Amino acid sequence: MLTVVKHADDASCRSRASCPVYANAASVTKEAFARYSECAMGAICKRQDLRPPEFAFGSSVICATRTVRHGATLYHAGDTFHSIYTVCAGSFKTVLMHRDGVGQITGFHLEGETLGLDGVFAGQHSCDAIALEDSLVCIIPFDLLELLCREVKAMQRHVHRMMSGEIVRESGVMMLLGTMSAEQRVAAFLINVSQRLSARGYSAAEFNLRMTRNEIGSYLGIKLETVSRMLSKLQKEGLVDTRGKRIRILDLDSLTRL
Amino acid sequence: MLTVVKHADDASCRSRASCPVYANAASVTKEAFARYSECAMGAICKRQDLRPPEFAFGSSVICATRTVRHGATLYHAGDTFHSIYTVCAGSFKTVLMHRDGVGQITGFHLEGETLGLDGVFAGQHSCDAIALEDSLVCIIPFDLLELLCREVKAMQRHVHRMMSGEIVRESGVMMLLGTMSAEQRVAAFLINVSQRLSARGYSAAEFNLRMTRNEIGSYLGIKLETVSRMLSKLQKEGLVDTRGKRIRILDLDSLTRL
DNA sequence: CGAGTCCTTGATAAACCTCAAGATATGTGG
DNA sequence: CCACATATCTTGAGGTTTATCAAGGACTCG
Repeated sequence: MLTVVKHADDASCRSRASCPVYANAASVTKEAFARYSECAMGAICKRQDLRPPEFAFGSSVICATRTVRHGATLYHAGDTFHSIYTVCAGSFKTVLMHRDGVGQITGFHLEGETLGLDGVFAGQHSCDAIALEDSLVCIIPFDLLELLCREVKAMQRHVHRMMSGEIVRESGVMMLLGTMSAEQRVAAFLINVSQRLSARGYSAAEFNLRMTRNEIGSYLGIKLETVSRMLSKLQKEGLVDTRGKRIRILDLDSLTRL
Repeated sequence: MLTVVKHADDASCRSRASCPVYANAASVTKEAFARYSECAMGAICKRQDLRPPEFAFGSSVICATRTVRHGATLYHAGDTFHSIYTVCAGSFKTVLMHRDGVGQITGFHLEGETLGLDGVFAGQHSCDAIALEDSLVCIIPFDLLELLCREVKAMQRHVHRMMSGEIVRESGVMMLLGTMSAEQRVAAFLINVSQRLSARGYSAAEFNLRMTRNEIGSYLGIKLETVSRMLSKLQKEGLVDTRGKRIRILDLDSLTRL
């Protein structure tokens, strides 16, 4: 019936070594390659049930990638919306600017997670996406994704669940911001990061935060000094061990019960 | 090609008077009928470009309605997800419960607005939806909507924009909760309600709030006493005129500049 | 190793919450 | 329709949490 992509070729999405963009990303490790298998959108490339013969996608379309250096923006608020992105390696923050320049970090996006769905609504992005470290993203043209969703029911479900998941995630943050004390916010943040990292195969108990105290505070609706104080408090109580950006969770149960 | 609904019949979605559910809703006025034309999902029924002959939907499927009495729940957290809803008349709050019973209102849903999209992610609703007054909703089975989205590109866009819009809306609330003072929150809330009501043809300057101070406070992340104090403050400053739940906006510019 | 950024900690101030009491609004049964 | 019961709203006084301001220490990266 319909052919989704005209210039289908033999290049699998996995053969990323041939991607010139990737070759230039000195700071992106080979491990990132392996972990790409966990990418939220990896399903497009690799799930056999989503890739019958008539949907042989060219890597040049679906699997285009882009490197973003630490501090550089993936997209700005106001940029015309074309694509969503999944983080293959590295991490991002999304920042919503108020007038007068006071901004709020609305989310952190770790490996395998998606960003950019805010742009669907108005046809332009509503926030800035900035890399917290040298990063690599997979570029997914949204037109193409929509086309695919019309053809493949499982893909439609995937995309709908992804969007709904973002809605649920944000509801959780609203709860955090609306009802929790500073100590609870910091604890919840650490637990959340821990869970997301462990879902990607990293240690749940020990990890490096890529964001500053200031950025954590912006996300949690508190000041950086308060973040620092609460981390010290949690340390004194023996629930975590912090050494700058290095975090070790010592007592997850107590942390959760806060 | 595909027929979306088997039992298509001649009954238009507009002929709701024949709907037995509606007939029982004594508290729903005839004006609500007229305003249904503005319903977010009215597009399914009425837009001609979305309703070529092969998509003649039976009102029994798409246009099923349900009345919900003041204080009753449309759905509970944990309920299996089947449908999303648009508010034909009345209004709702969505409440996300924390452990220990402390909840947070994550949104108010006025006439013409949609709720329930949170359920797509996990296949069950993540929050309670409770009517703020006797209300009428249009029930949209999500399976059917997805089917329709696979057939009609414009409908797919509509649904995607709706979901993305919810993401953007929640980002805005996160900003409010994360960066604004109590006075700014109350002002922003009034402006927001005003805009949404005026988009439905109601007065932007004068309206009745259907929610209590407590509910407003829960949504804004402050206590009911603080809401009351800030309303009094705005009144003293001559920006609004409040008389219980009756609100009159006197100086929108100053309110916005806060 | 030196400049800049980031982090920690303390003292003080401001914003908001808690508790309390009275006022107003809303609903209900007689 | 009134009187009562209940829920909601307003306002005040005092307490708690977090922000602000400030200074010194630690980390990072050329």
